[in-house]
Amino acid sequence: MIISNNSKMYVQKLRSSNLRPTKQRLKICQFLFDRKKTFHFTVETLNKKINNNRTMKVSLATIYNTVEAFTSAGYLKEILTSKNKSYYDTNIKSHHHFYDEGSKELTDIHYSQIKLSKVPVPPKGKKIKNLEVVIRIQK
Amino acid sequence: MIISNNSKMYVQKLRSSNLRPTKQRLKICQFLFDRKKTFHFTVETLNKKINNNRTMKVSLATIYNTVEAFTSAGYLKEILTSKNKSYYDTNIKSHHHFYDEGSKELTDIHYSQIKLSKVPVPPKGKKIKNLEVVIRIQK
DNA sequence: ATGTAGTTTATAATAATTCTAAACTAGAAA
DNA sequence: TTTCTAGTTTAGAATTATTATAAACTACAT
Ligand SMILES: [Mn+2]
Ligand SMILES: [Mn+2]
Ligand SMILES: [Zn+2]
Ligand SMILES: [Zn+2]
Repeated sequence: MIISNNSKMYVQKLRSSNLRPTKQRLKICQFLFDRKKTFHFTVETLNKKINNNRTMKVSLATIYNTVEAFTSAGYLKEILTSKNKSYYDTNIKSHHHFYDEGSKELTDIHYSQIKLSKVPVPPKGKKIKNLEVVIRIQK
Repeated sequence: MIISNNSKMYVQKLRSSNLRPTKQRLKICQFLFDRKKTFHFTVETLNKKINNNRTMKVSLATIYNTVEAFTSAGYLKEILTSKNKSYYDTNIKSHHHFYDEGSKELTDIHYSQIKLSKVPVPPKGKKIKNLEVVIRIQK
């Protein structure tokens, strides 16, 4: 397997999560993380982007497996928006979102842009896992 | 069709939304709204409850159709929680929720129990459709 | 170099939901 | 009251997203 220069960091990263640096995972890493800005995607869009060229094909099953593995490893975050499809975010910092019901697209809201000045105590024995707000917008 | 006394209000209600008061819709109305407390449900749980007795059977397709019609008419509210299943709420007032990832159950949080002291302006041409918070909890 | 656990893959299975089209019915109009 | 029709119900098929299966492949420890 050929490992290009900028792949070395992904090899490290994957190994540190007990994930073998396969060529499929490295390709997906490069697509997801070799960029200046974070972004949101679905498995469907990721699959298209990864497989639009005629080079190495990655199966849909592997796209699902990899997204799941990267989410578990903390490289990605899942954003719950619609009932029908999972959205993922390469921005793993805690932050909020606008979800446009027309275009079905997510936009980041910086964590500091929403201030929750009063938050209820969770039921006994339960703790808050996530307190990120999704604001639904439309025309 | 036999219309019991307390069904008359549902007949009115349905007619006012241009929905014919069929026996299926009235049965579902009674199940959903003839009670002191509001509650949360999925199509799956509603279907079981409506069809557990040996009286009139309502098809699953009609359960789906009716839940959709009632949501459009404003009798029910859809709560987005998990990626796999839709949740509905007979409490149509604006309020927030805890969503327990273990038991997969929703609990109401009164609107006043969360204070959003800072909220971002939506993108140009878009308006906020819904600003209800779902707080994910777990053990 | 070899062995093996981890990974990829095509494909099948599942689960929730939506679609289809035929049979049925509420209620307006005759 | 009967007739007519648009609205509704229904069983079953189709669709969509996702997960499971199991055989082939491969990274990498020994
Ligand atoms: Mn679905
Ligand atoms: Mn699904
Ligand atoms: Zn984001
Ligand atoms: Zn509620």
